[in-house]
Amino acid sequence: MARYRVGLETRARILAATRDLLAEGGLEAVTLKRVTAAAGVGVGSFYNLFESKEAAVFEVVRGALDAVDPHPDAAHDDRLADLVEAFVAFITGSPTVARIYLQLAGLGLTDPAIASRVLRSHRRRLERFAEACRREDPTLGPDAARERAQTILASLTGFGLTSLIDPTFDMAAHARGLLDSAARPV
Amino acid sequence: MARYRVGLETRARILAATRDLLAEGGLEAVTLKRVTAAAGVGVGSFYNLFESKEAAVFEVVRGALDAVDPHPDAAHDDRLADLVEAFVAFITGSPTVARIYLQLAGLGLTDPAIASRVLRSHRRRLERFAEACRREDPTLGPDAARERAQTILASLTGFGLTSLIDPTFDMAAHARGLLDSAARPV
DNA sequence: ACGAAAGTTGAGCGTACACTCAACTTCGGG
DNA sequence: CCCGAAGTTGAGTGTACGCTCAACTTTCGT
Repeated sequence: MARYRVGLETRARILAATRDLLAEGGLEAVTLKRVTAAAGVGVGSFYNLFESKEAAVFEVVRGALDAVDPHPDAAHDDRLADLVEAFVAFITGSPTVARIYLQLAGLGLTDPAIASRVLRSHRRRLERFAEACRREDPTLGPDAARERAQTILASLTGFGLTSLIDPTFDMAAHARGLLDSAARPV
Repeated sequence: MARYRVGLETRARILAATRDLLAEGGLEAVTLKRVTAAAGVGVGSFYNLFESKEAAVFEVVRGALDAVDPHPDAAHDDRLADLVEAFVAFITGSPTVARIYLQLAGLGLTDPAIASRVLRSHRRRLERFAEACRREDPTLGPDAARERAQTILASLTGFGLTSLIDPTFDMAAHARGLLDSAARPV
């Protein structure tokens, strides 16, 4: 299915509508009626292109989770500062997608299906941060690097959540402070 | 209403059932049918004691938000380490309530009614951390103390979220590291 | 320009939800 | 022990949801 050009365009419009609704009002706001209305499409068309409502939501979610990592296909040779900067840019630059991402992390606390996706994406990112830490400081053992990466990533996540909740929170500044304190040897 | 002893007990049972369901499956799992069944009560009794489903949920939520702060009535003279320890104990000791709290923070990203409650509670806690920071290091100005408190609190929040998502994350250890790095002068 | 595959449509289905209500039972002060 | 207030009950109401389907139109390789 979905091999004609029109079909692909409809699919894209539906996904865009789903993403917008998700960002604006969370999972609760994503209803078939709203999605299809926003996409300018009949309900039947939705089910011609997606297995279920959940399928469309998950596709958007997958995009949101991947969006945190810049150039996921490129060779892993980013510096730690680049990864942190990318995370900050993700939160402050596209709060719409960031909101989806963090809300999912929250929902993952009670929904195992969501939890496993969030955890997998988290682990992948953690590995990448750990590699960057070792590149930064080659004397670090694998475990020590992983610990440091965990600290940085968990703090960043907290910074992101805080900055989306509290408008007075300056995420970029706090992220800089995080890097400074990571640079200082313990 | 609710002046006889029985009424108060029923109320307590309903709130307990709501709290359990919230912790187990999030907001989505809280339905009138489940709550009343778990409380061993008819639907009508629920509406004799609560304005709406939302009212009961909010009452539980209020409890969850308050639970993060130890002795909120006591004079504010805790040390920073105590506050951090209390936060860690909250997350690791009662993950049930902690899950509600962090999920709410996530939901607050799209629901203004929830957001304002979460933000108010966050601000109150922030103030308390800032006071403790000044007590720790009296040379700190009010703004500097607030900055430091924000860093610590945001990191702690991230640690909490991470530890509830990733079972391998050792929150207590990372919180200790956080205090150490805060102790070192910048 | 034909026709089969792809795409579109919305009325309607079953279900689950939050909430109401009128009849009933229990409580406890006087 | 009486009686009004407090508390209980669950069948029933309206609504919104996700999803189906059969009739229809568009696309595009041949």
